[in-house]
Amino acid sequence: MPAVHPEPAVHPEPAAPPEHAPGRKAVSHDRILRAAARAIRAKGPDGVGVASIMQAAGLTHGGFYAHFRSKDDLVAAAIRGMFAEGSARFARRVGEAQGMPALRLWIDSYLSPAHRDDRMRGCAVATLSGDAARLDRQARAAFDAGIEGIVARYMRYLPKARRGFDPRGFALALATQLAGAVALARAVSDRRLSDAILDAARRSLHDRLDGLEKSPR
Amino acid sequence: MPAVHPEPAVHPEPAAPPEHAPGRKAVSHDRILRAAARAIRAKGPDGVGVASIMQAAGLTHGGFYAHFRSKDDLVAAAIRGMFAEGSARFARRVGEAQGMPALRLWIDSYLSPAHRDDRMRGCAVATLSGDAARLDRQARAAFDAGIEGIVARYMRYLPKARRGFDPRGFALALATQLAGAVALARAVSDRRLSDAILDAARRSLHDRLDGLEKSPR
DNA sequence: GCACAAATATGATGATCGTCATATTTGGAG
DNA sequence: CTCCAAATATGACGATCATCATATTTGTGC
Repeated sequence: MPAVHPEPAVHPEPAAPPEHAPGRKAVSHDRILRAAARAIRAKGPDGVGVASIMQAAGLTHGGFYAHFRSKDDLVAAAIRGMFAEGSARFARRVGEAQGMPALRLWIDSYLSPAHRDDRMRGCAVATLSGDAARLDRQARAAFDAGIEGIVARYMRYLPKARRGFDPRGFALALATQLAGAVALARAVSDRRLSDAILDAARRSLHDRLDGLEKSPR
Repeated sequence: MPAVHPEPAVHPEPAAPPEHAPGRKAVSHDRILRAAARAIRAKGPDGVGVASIMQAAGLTHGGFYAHFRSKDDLVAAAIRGMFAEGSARFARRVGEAQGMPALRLWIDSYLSPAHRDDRMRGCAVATLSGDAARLDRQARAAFDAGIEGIVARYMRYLPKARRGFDPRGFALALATQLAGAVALARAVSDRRLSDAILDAARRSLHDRLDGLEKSPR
């Protein structure tokens, strides 16, 4: 019976190094990043402090600067993480669907009350576009890259370019309509108005896809 | 020579009461409100302090609470003021135009680089939707009222409701597309990308108005 | 001119902010 | 079992935050 190691240590977690072990830093780094991504979306970059993020990550505030050079650094890294999450979420939501039906699935998911009500895990564009304009170069560059990624993703599900149809422009308009609707649906306090905003954007986008399918003109 | 009063005191300013006169408080109130509206749009509600707002208004920090009960109160009042400004700006921009041509004028103005680059005086929806979701009841109620005003305004320039056309839904989708595009155009740092976002939204909206004019379906 | 009250200024409260220097804990090598 | 270095904790820094109590300025009625 050569079962020397009682548990393969692969089942629940990827074998996190113990408390002060040399490899543990990467784990802590990741925990900080994830805590920051949640807190920043919930309270805004200016609304959350380094100390509270560290506490949410299960650490104390002092060790922060062993992981990040500054809070601005953390914010930029967290934004990059949010866009990566968004990419994964898109893939999960559309699954095997192809072409515009895939976009329709995504639109309905994005403009759902569930997405509106879950600011901590939602799309970075809807949640942080307003703040990003006031952040530093680094964070805005993360936004640039994130937007380009989203646009490239949408374009893979759109018809090819032809006379009178610009896939990149369509993808950009789609992204801004989605994010704008969710942002505004969160800004208002009247539930009926908020639902109406989501509904209006959803219908508008489906109409535009209808038009594309009928005659890409 | 009965010219007793050397200057009618009507020319430059509406006769502001002097420094500590009984009527001066209203003038100061207004100055604080205007300074706040600018600073809040520039730096965000969390990025600006009471002291700096008071300094921008030409006062010192201590007297603030003779004018507002709290900073949250000021923010809500400033938001109401921004929406009022926006209403006036709309009227100025569209002038005598009627119907959808008026909306086209507004769309081009809203999605101009000039509006994108002037955060301090631009539309509250594009600038503060993200922050509003994290503000208190009062401020969000101001957003509700502001949005309803905008929607009502847009609806006056849209065709009447008929089968397959919902003016309110169209107005809501228009508002979210406009605000989302400007917010995102401000968030990115690449100028070309930012311009492309504005252009894409502009073309998309004009296309939708084209569709409405051709057959309101 | 004098006194009163309106309006604003001065100054301080405790809390929280980002940042850093230093101490402590702790796993692993010898 | 000891020692080292990696990782994190403790504690403090000056600055700024919203808020308030109190003092001072200043126009106006008498």
